[in-house]
Parts: sequence; C-alpha cells; structure tokens
Amino acid sequence: MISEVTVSVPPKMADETFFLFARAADRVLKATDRLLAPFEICHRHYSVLLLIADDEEWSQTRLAKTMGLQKTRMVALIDMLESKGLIQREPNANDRREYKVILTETGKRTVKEIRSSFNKQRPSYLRELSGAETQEINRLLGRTIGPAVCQNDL
Amino acid sequence: MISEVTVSVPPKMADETFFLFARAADRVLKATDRLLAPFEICHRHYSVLLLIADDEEWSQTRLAKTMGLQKTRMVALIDMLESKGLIQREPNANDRREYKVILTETGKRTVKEIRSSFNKQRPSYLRELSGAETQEINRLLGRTIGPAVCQNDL
DNA sequence: TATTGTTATACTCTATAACTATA
DNA sequence: TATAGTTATAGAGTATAACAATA
Repeated sequence: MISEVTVSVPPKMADETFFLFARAADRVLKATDRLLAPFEICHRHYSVLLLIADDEEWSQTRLAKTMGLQKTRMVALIDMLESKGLIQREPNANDRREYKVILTETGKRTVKEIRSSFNKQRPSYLRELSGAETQEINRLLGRTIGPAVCQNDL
Repeated sequence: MISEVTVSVPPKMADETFFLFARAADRVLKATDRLLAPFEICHRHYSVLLLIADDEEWSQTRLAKTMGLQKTRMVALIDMLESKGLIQREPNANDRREYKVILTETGKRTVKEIRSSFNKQRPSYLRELSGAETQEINRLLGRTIGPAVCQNDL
C-alpha cells in the first residue's frame, strides 16, 4: 500500500483555485441534487423555477444565457418541467418567435415546498460555514462570475 | 422581444449558493482549460500533474479519491498523460496490484512551463478579486469541500 | 474477502450545425 | 439578415457492474 488515502484537500492544492472550484462545485451540486431528489428534479431545473418564480417574463434563450447553458440544452430542460406540470410555455403575442416560460399553480406550490425543505435541512456544505461566511462566499462567487461572462475570456 | 438579456447574476439568485457555484465553477474551469490549451491538456490532467509533482507517491486510486473522480475515470486520464510522455506508470514492488504514477522529465518541464505561464497571465476570474479576496475564497472553498466528502452527505 | 487497475455499457451533458418561423 | 425555438449528431463526462491479479 502506497500510503493512507487523503480525501481532504492536499496542502499543495490549497491555493489552486481551479482545483478547489472543481471539488467544491461537485460537492455542492451533488448535495443540492440529493435535496431535490424527492421532487424528482435536479439543480438546473430548480434554477429555472427560481428564475421564473416572480412574475418577470423569461424566454428560453434568456434563461439559457443567464444559466450559462446553450439554448439547445434549455429545450429538454423546459420539456421535462412542462411534462411534470410545473411550468407552461405561453406564446408571446409581441414576438411570435418567442415563448414566455411561466410557473403553473403546481409549479408555484412546488417552489414553496422546496424552499421550506431547504430551510429545514441546511445542506452539509453550508453547515461548515457561518452565516457571515456564507454571505461572504456568495459575494465572492458573484464577483468571480463577473458582470459579463463572454465566450472567450481568459 | 421580452426584455434585455442579462448575463450577470440576477439579484434574486445572489444568495442561491448552488446557482453561484454552477456559474462560477463553469467559468473558472473553462478559463483554466483555455490557459492550458497550448499544452494540449485540460484542468483534470493538470491536477494530476500537480498532485504528483513533488516526489510523493501516488497510486491511481488515491489520485481518483483526491480529485473526487471514480477510479475507472482515472484510467483514461492517466493513459492520455502517459501517451503524451508526461507521466509514467511504475510498478510498485511493495504491492504488485498498484502502480506508482510519476512525472517524466518532460512532465517536470511542462509543469514548470505551465506554472510560469499562469504567473504571467492572471486569469480573468481572479483579476476581479484582490489578492486578499483570492486567499479568502480559496479558504472558504476549502471549508466548503470539507475534511471528508463522503458519498451520501447532505 | 477486499482492493487495484481495467474493460464494457448505458446514460447524461456538451458543442455544433442546420432547419422553420418569425422579425 | 438576424433571432427564437427546435432537431440531430458526435464527443465528453459519469455511474455501474464485472473481471483478473494480488493482498
């Protein structure tokens, strides 16, 4: 046996931001998916539900850009949510190429249920951070995403 | 047209940690891959190179666990790096089931080149953070990853 | 029995191009 | 001519089960 298996971050990787992001995002998104499993959706579906949750108007393309996905990927996401009766495509009279994506009544109820479920069981990855630290990492993540993520930035 | 496309983080998502992680990690890892493109490897390969860069001993399984990948995925990663002459599988006399994964001379040179390239062009996602903020996000990411990410934690 | 490296397989995700209907 | 939604397709990535060699 070569050596004891280390599962935590090796000291030499403690300042490799890209490595930390790969590990942390994987943990956070998997944990989120487990919390969402009872609702039979994953974190991407939940993002769509949250984005359209107030009565703002969202097209599929705008959803895709905001989530950093390609519009072609959004189709299947929306299809799935529609087949579960959580959202609805509504024709947009102003521009008949577009759809407005809106929550159904079931969708609104589901968002509330998920929100209350998330408030009850604080996910493990946040349990290790204080409230102030959670706010701080959210702020830094927002700065990392930046104001406009273009296709070819370094 | 429904409305102007917003590419930055919508205010209502500013505290949805999972959403921020999805967007930020995507940006960071894609930017890292672009910086690594001249070396014809991606961020995962670079993680392997960094982990084995000093003379510590690493088996494929240990690499997989440390990177949060399955051992089955590590095989192709190691195959690729070996075919490019950057690393070498060396039989481990103490346990003949294992290989020691080590850098070749070319591999050592490549790691140095990448390090110096990364020092020259600071990636855009870090450009928006100060040195102190970069240290802070690295620390918080480490805490997020936690001491031992098990398979079924919430 | 359990573990290391490996193959095979199926499934999801991603990237790209192209089509249609509208603008 | 450009854009929204869509389809098709090929390539990565992921998850799972199984196997041979070794412990």
